[in-house]
This record gives sequence, structure tokens and C-alpha cells, in this order.
Amino acid sequence: MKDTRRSGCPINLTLEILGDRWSLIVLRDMMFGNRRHFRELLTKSEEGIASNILADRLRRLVDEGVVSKADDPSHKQKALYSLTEMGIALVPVFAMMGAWGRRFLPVTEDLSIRAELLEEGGPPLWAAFMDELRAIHLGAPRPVRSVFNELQAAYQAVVARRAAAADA
Amino acid sequence: MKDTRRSGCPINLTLEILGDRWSLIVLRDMMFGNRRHFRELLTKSEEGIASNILADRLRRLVDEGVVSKADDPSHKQKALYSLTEMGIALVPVFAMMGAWGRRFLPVTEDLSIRAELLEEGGPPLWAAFMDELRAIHLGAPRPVRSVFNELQAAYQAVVARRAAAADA
DNA sequence: TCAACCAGTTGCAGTTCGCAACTGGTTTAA
DNA sequence: TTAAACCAGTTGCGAACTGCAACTGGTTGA
Repeated sequence: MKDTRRSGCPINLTLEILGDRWSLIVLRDMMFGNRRHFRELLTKSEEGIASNILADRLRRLVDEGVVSKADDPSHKQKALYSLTEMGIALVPVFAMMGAWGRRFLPVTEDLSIRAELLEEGGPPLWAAFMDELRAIHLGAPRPVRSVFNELQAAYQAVVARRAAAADA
Repeated sequence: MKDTRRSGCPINLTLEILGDRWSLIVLRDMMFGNRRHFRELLTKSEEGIASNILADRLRRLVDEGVVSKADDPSHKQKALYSLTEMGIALVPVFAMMGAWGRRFLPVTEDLSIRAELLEEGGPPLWAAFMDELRAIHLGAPRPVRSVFNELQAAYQAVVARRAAAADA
């Protein structure tokens, strides 16, 4: 928690936590890419975050309660980062931001297919996805439907289709 | 438009335009506070933006096409800033961010009443508000319903109620 | 035993931020 | 007519933040 709040406006307070160029990238990768470890977030990011920035952002997000950090039982050195309910509740924000970006900015097809599905699915799809995230990150019972797999499959399909088109 | 795009992901591209601590504050004040001139944005902001930062952000937002700038016919020196359709389309993003902030962050009652109404009203209210913004900023025909006035009245009512409670 | 892997830290140059003072011009009211 | 208030910014400066590359100390698996 920051003690130097500029105002009690919800938009402002949200911006004080997430208003920079990397925090939401990290959360996006945790949420849609299922990246849970430092090295995964560092090396598999499309945008190439620097390790000191990543360390700083993870520390802040943990401080603010958006992300939690735990030891990975399978490996003494591994830290396991999880979304909290606060982090999971960002799904609709991502959906709306993705929809806006997709409409107005020069997105690439492969990287925007997830945003497209999320937009078309609307609140019911978001709720299903959030249920699944609660299972993955909070240990809640795993729902039958896996929105994560649906999104992933759609992404793979686009990548495959584009690769095939490039060959032809 | 920036030529150094980190990736074609819609979330990333959105962040490259709006991912800082001030851009959305400026847009919020234009949208919900109907601030259209430099001095209004500078002095009436809850958060106290610096004039050089405001000038820089307005320049960027105009460059990116989120805001447009025109001469105010009533005053030779006045510049009139308007939301473009791209800016108006941010209404749902603000609604979701406001809802998130309201749920998880220490918002104040007066400054979050608008976010509450926007959340409760849902997509139909957002659409009505966007219609009104198109009238105000783009010269479209003015709709009958004024969501702006509804939000403003609710804000004033909270302020008045709190002032009365403080007196008692 | 040794290479690969783990989560970060450190140093440094360049950029951005935030504050305060200031600029050159316009409008308003006495 | 003139002075005060108002207009959109700009400039200078120290402090903070960013991004890059190299590095640390420890763990794991072959």
C-alpha cells in the first residue's frame, strides 16, 4: 500500500497500482500464459521485460495484494507467484482493454485472438475463466470447462493457419 | 503513433498509449468532468498534475488520436480539447477499472459514486453516456437523456449529504 | 562433479518526473 | 487607456525511474 495517495478516486487508485508500462503485462502473462515463475515471466514475455523491472513489479504487486508469492514445493529455489482474488478480478478490465486495443490499434492476428474470444464471450465467459483461475491460483475446485484451453487452442490454431499460409 | 512497438498484443499496445500515471487521469477529467481547456485540466484536477506533464500528455494523446485539439472560437488564446471516438470508446474501460478500484481499494465515497452508477447501469448506461459524449465532443445530435447530469447530480448529492452530516 | 538452472541484485547511463518560476500574448473591467 | 487577470504552454533543475548487461549465491539433475 502506498501512503502517498493522490486522491480517493477509484480510477486514480487503480492507476497508482497498475498505471505503468509493465504491471499489466506481468499480470497478463500470469493470467493468460499461466506463467508462475520468475524465469518464465522473464524469458517468455513477448515484450522483453528486464529482470530488475520484473523483480520490482512482482514485489509491488505482492505488496498491493494483487499477486501472492509462495515457495514451490517441487524446487527449493523456485518461487511460485499466484494471482489473488484481486488479480483474478482484473479479467473484465483486460477484456475491455483488449477490445479497445483490438478496435483502434495495429494488433497482430495471433496475439489478438484471445482478446476477440474474450470480447465475444462476454461476462459469462469471463466468469467461467475467473472460476478456472481460482482453481489454478487459489486451489478452488477445478471447473469442468477450461476457458484457458479454449483460448490457448484458438491461439495455436491461428499460429498454425498462418504458418500454413506462409508456406503456400 | 510510436514506431517502437514492443508487440502486437492488444493489451500491450493499449499500455503503450495509456500505460502511465497521468494519461487516464486527463481523459477521466475530460470525460466525467467536462474539462476542455488546459487551465481547467491543470487547476481542477484532484491529483494536481504539473503543467509540463499535462502539456506532454495532451500532445501525446492528440498524436495517438485519442484526443483532438482545436481553437476555441470564443477566445483567441484558448485551445479546446475534445475526445475522439477512440477516446469515447474508453468508457467501458473506465467503468471496469472504476468497479475494480471501488471493490479493492480505499476509495472515498464522493469520488466513487460515479463509478458506482456506471457499474450498476452497465452497458446500456455506457452506451447512453457515449452518445452524449459524441454530442458534446463530436457535434453529434444531443440525446434526450443526460447521463453526465445524472452522474454530476449524484456526486453533488453525496457531497451535500456529507457536508450536512459533518455539520450535525 | 559439473553444467544448467533458479531468483533475483548491482552498476551505470539515459530518460522521465515533478516542482517552481517564467514567457508572450489576450481579454476584461475600471 | 491601462492594469490586472487569464491563456496555453516552456524552461531549468534535482530526484526518481528505466533499461541493459553483467553478476551473485545457491539448487538440481545427469
